Amino acid sequence: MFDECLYFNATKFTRLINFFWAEAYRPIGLSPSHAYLLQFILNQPGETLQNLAEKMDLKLSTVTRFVDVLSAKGLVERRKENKDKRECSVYPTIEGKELKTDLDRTSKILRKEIRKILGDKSVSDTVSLLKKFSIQIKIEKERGNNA
Amino acid sequence: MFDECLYFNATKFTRLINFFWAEAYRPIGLSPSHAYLLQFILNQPGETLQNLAEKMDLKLSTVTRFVDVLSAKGLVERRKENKDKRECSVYPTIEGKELKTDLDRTSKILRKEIRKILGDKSVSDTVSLLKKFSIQIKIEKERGNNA
DNA sequence: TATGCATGTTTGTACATGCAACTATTAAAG
DNA sequence: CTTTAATAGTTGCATGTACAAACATGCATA
Repeated sequence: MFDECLYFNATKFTRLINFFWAEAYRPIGLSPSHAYLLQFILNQPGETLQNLAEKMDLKLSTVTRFVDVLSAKGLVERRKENKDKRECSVYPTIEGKELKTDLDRTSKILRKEIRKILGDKSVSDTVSLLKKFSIQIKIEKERGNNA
Repeated sequence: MFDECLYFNATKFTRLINFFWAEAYRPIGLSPSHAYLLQFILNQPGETLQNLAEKMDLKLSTVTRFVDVLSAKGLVERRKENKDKRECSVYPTIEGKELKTDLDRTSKILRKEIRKILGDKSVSDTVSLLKKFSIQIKIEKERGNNA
């Protein structure tokens, strides 16, 4: 009934793929979203929450919660090291850094596996379409806000 | 950094599109998921929760909550009308039926609008890829369960 | 320098969704 | 016919994510 519906099919697919990703990250003890954020922080230590939110395309409040979680697990820490004392930069701890190899390996395996299951070209095509869509929708959203 | 990642781009896109859909359904007073379920029930009254879950690709527990919400708003009702007294069938109430026109109109507008923004062919292509993916992932999931 | 505006972060609250444990009922096997 | 296993649904708890309001700090201007 909603066979042709982009919304229906996108949400459904996202739920399914999330299941896969969650399974892969379970041994590390992180949910996919948390794992991604940690991986980002490992690669670019010292970003402010604001920047993390932008780069990961999440809301600031969401990033706050995620950093809370990672921080509670002792994997990252906030530092108020800038002149502007409102900002805080986020750094991985030693424990966090120890997960880097596992995280990298897991994401590489997932990438390879999903492409094996779904087909290399299909995945690439879908990714570029989704990226294009995201940009276009954001533009449209801006337009809506200014109208 | 996660530029080529299917998971990252799919979740991001889903968040964005959800925003759009939510806005469109707000005047009706329903979230997109609830609206979709109601629309389904309007088109196929009398399905059991189990069937609703299958057809909408949601978990039974999720459908239970959604029906709770719709039912609290007086839009649908559960009936224990089958010989198997565990089952209940879900029917729209008169108030629910009154929303049909609005729901149909909104979904038609959304479909048209999103295709105007993103391009007709891109949307169709993406939908068929996503559908194919969902099927393949479900097969893979089955295989995982039996292993 | 005091006052008000802008900006970075946190927090309260809400919704979508799932899993696992529970209840109620039916079906199957002894 | 009783015990056991399967099935339909519900519910407690958890996670992901957002919005809006609160809070804290810095900046600009009177």
